[in-house]
Amino acid sequence: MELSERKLRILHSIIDNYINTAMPVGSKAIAAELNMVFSSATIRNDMNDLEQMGFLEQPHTSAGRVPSDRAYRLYVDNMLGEGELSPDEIAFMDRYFKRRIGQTEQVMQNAVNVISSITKYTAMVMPPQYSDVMIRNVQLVSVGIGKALVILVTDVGHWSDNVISVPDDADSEYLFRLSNMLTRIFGGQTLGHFSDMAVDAVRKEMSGQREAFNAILDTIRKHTSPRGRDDIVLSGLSNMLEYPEYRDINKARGFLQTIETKDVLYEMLSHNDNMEISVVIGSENPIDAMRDCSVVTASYRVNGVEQGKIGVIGPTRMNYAKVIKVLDYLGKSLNEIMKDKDDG
Amino acid sequence: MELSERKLRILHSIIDNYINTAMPVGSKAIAAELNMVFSSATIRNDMNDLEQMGFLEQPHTSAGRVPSDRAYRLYVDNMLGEGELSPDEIAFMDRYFKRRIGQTEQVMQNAVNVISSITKYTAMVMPPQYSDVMIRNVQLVSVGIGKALVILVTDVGHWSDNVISVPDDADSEYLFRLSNMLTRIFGGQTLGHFSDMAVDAVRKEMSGQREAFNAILDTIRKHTSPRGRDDIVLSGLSNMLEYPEYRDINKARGFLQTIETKDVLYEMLSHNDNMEISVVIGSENPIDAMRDCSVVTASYRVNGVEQGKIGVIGPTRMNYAKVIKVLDYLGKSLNEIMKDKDDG
DNA sequence: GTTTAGCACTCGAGGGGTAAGAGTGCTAAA
DNA sequence: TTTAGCACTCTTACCCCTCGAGTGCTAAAC
Repeated sequence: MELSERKLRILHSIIDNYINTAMPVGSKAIAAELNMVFSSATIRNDMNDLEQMGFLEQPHTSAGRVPSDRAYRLYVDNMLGEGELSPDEIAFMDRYFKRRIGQTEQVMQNAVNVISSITKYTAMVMPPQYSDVMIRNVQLVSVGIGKALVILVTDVGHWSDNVISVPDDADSEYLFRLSNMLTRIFGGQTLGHFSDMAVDAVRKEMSGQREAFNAILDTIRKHTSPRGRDDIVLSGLSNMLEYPEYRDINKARGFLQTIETKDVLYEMLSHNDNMEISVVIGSENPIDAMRDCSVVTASYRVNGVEQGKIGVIGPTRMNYAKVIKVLDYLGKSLNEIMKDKDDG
Repeated sequence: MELSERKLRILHSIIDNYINTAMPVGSKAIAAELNMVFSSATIRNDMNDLEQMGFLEQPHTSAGRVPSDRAYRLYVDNMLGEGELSPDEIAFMDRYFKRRIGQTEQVMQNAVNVISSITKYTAMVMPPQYSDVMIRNVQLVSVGIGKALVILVTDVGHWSDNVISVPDDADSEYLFRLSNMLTRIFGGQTLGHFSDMAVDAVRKEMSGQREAFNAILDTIRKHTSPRGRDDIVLSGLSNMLEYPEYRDINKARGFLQTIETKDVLYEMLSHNDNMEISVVIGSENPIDAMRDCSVVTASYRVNGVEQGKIGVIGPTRMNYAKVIKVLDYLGKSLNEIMKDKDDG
């Protein structure tokens, strides 16, 4: 059996209908939508064929048809129009990033907020990982007796979130020299793969201060360690309860639980397939708990190098076209915004 | 009409029952619970009285009785036992904070997680605010040409999250001198109320660098500005869907929405009543959206000075005794943990 | 061969009726 | 003041029925 032009049109029509209404679609409705060019009986025959082919499902005998995951797959791969986001929507998204924002966290939070509020689904963001970033400068600053703050300046910003112990008599002059030494040795290396030679060189210079030495290495390594599930930022959890798919409170709870725990999200977001945009529809998802919703994720880059992910979770009958466009646009916006950011 | 000893026992019993089962409690059940010392008819008479007094409510004629908010108030104020948390529970909470943790955020996240998982309600944390904290040190560190990072060292830790513009020819020597000047002037002042004199002194020294000067002031002020709703950390959202109170999906959605938006939470958490522990029961809440749940909040202090809040949101029939004990214990734990923390 | 009209059939949603059960309030007696 | 007894109320669950939407099949029309 083959997919004739008409069958495709019918399928497309059913999917559109179902995405909008969440109600099984009957032959009459489709006939009307195709301007009665064909009778409902004809449509019925085609629908029967489409069901045989696995594109449609029937909740029960006397109900209309519902698209299968396979149908959505076909839809996403071949039927998505080239339509654009409306100027209003673009403006809405841009407005979110207008105000000057310093913190990566804040940017991430804004990103999920805008995604969830514009798509009406649940949005998630995995912040960027920085293993390919080049170290420019390492600074130690005294923050009290016997304590110094490590500041790491890189291509894409800086971090300073580790306080290390130093000898109690370490004055700012001493720290200044130590900083210069560290900068000389680590400068130009990347966070992810600084050479053993560098490590050895520093170890030699800092012999007698093993603890401080290790703490400094930890600081550097920290930002290359895989991001954990706690790093994922979410928004729009309650959106899902709007959809009849989750009218059943137990289903809703199950969904919320898996989302809130973030383990599953982490698994999905850290799976790096190097795809610009990835769409995983219902049963395609290797993770059981996600089998009755769809997940669209997009990678974003900062300065073309390191990357994080943004994503949307929604019912399988989600508005794929819109979600994909939104993620695409926002991925690019993120690149712009993060490009020259300085971070704390 | 007065609250006889027996009436109090009956009320107590009804509340306990209802907290556990969420089902209206009948006279027979109470009679059985009091070992049939009184007949169900007697209990019935008392229950009628209690209803007259506003402590009980009847969903409908032939149902049992349900405690009113007023009853919970009486219960919380006068009937909470002196029981302790079980060793298991204590161990569970302690375990959460065993691992060495650097970031305030991480501590906050752990705190909400432990609260929500041990109480089975929704937990929230408002991170500490630092307006009474003393400035010890102000440092500028170069992070690139024309850019410097402001590091603020205080009594309770340090921050470094603002990059300011400095003259392109500002070398580390120059920044070092500037740092010393800033430290000399701001050192000893508190974040919240550094004197105009200090500001004027710095302005004079930095005349010609108005931009950098303002940026530095902003950095200092930033940590005293009221924390926003985005700072609130949540956990256990899905817990609420476990309770029959939220069996109705619309109610569940409404709840989730208000919680997720955080505006309402912010309002509640930033209301500073200087109470160690505050319990707001159902209709007592000035905020409409929270009228059918109860909110318990506790203040925590760090080094006895600045403070944040932790809280639990649950159905009005929540297990107040346990929630209060958990918050009390965790407030103290937080104090311990934050005490000597160094922060990024 | 394809399309269509016609029709019988299926199944779920929704409405009404009823029986069961839980709990009450009242009365009168202890 | 307490209690036994009883009539009354109201909800819940269940069943039955009807209605309507939608189907699949058949036979006729194109």
